Amino acid sequence: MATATTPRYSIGAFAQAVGLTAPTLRYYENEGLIEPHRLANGRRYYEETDVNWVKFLLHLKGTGMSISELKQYVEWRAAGDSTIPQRLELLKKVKADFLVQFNEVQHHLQILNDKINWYEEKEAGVTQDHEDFATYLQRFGHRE
Amino acid sequence: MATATTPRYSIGAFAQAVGLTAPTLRYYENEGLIEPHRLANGRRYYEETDVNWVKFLLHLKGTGMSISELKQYVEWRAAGDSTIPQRLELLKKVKADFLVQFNEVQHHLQILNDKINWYEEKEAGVTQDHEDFATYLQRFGHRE
DNA sequence: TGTTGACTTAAAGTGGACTTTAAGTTGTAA
DNA sequence: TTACAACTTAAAGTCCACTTTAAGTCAACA
Repeated sequence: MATATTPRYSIGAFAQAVGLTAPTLRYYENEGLIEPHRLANGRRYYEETDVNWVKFLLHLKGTGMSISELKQYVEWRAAGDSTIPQRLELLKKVKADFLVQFNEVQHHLQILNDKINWYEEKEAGVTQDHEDFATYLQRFGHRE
Repeated sequence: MATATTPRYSIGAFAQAVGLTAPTLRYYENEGLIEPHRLANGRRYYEETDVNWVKFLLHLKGTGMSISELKQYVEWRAAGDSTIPQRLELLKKVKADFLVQFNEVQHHLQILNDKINWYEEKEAGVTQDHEDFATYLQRFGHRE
């Protein structure tokens, strides 16, 4: 009977695979987010499941979670299924914060778009008097 | 004939009006983003148009522009209409970068949502074997 | 055998955007 | 007239998330 062996990544190869640098991986490890295996000579190695794990962490990070929040999440995960309520609560809080930011940022984009359009109209139009940006915004119902 | 006077804001009142702190306003001034007027005794004052200006800067900042990019924009603006092409180019670049980030962040949210749903199903369902997150994601066509 | 290149560690450094401190001035209200 | 809040400055400090440095170990290849 054959034993299926999962490929082992050195820290460099793993960094490539997840889109980080080796120093960043060591930093994350220090912060308690990852716990790689070690070869007999002390070198780290990572397995396929670690790729998914880090990619998932990066998604959470991308929604605004800080390193310390990620650490808290990781600790709860290591503590087992009894911490699922805490994890769920944390993720819901992260989501709520995210949605607030998301709306704000969409409004910022709106104003940016309006300003670009205003410049383009100004460039295209005659050199003479052009309504100012505030007035322009009002025409679209965009405040401030 | 009456002379219309615009109200003058002290730095504290102005900070309130734009949602920043007085030290932050001094910092922005130092960085070249704002140039308030001064009373005879050396104290800063701001006018109504400055409120709009700062709010607009905060919108740009909210789309991802750094202080130094804002400074560049402000300098071009002070230089007059001949710099409109540069300003337009900068804003378009900011918008392009923003849209890239925006798409990424939406994907991060998708994964966060999926994870929340996965936990909720797990909590609701029977205690026994529950499909893992990777498999769960596949059912929705959400990768990684 | 010796020279790469990839790894190991702990500690110090960086960048951005503020925030805080310290020491002093000014205007108003009790 | 004295207390207090709000202002002034320059400089130092903070926080976060890395990044860089320094000094050393190790495996493989010419």
